[in-house]
Amino acid sequence: MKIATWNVNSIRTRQDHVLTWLKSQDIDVLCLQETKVVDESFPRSPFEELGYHLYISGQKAYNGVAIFSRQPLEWVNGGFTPILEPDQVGEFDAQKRAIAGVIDNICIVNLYIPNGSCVGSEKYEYKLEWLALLRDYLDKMLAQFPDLCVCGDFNIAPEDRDIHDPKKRETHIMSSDAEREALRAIADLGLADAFRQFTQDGGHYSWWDYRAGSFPRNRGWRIDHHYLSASLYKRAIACTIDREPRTRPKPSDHAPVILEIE
DNA sequence: ATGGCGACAGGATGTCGA
Repeated sequence: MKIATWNVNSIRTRQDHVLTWLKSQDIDVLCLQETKVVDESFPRSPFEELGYHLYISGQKAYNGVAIFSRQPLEWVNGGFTPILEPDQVGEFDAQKRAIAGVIDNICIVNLYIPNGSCVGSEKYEYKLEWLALLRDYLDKMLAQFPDLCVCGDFNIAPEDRDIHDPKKRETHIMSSDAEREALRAIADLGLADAFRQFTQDGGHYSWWDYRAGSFPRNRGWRIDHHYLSASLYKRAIACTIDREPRTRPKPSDHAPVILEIE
């Protein structure tokens, strides 16, 4: 089974990119982030005609997540509630950043983790609070679903080898100590980065800034991940970044990442 | 050292992204 994750930066703008890519691949489950559209306006039919079942949680202009699956999902839930109590979640489900579903006893959690803007900003504090809530949510999910795949746009580069230039990384969003520690606390629940099971060297990125020719110079960041519970980690046979869609005209700034499990 | 690009809402330009 192949489970892919892709921040498409608007599904309406990237509809043809995603269709072309799905036709060229053999993807069972595709997790999308930054769909940027309310559910009523999501372009469902072209993907349904390809044979996918769609599960979407969107909002106007910002954020938004979706799961496309060849097989129907057996259990679907958007946001942190009701896994976490409404009192604990508060307003954190207002931004549509999480959707989960189960297929073949594998629970797939699709995340669009907040960007955080600048280290020390209000949005940065929101990101850290969101990550703390995510930890509690995943703790409960792991108890319920031992075969857990947590994937999406994490907006965190876990290590210096995941950044083209780690200088000043401590003061840069996506690589500060507090962000990495929050991600480590999540991994410590029993989740591991699938990509690093297969590839040790640097230079592999999933996001490149639109500006300053970042992509042709390969000045990127690896911020899109699959974190797997122990049982699934053992079943992983490949995890690769497909740079091809990023080379096309008017691309998303992210490339898709594909996990294969047996 | 700095700025650079792109999508969205709405109808110019500000906000957000990473």
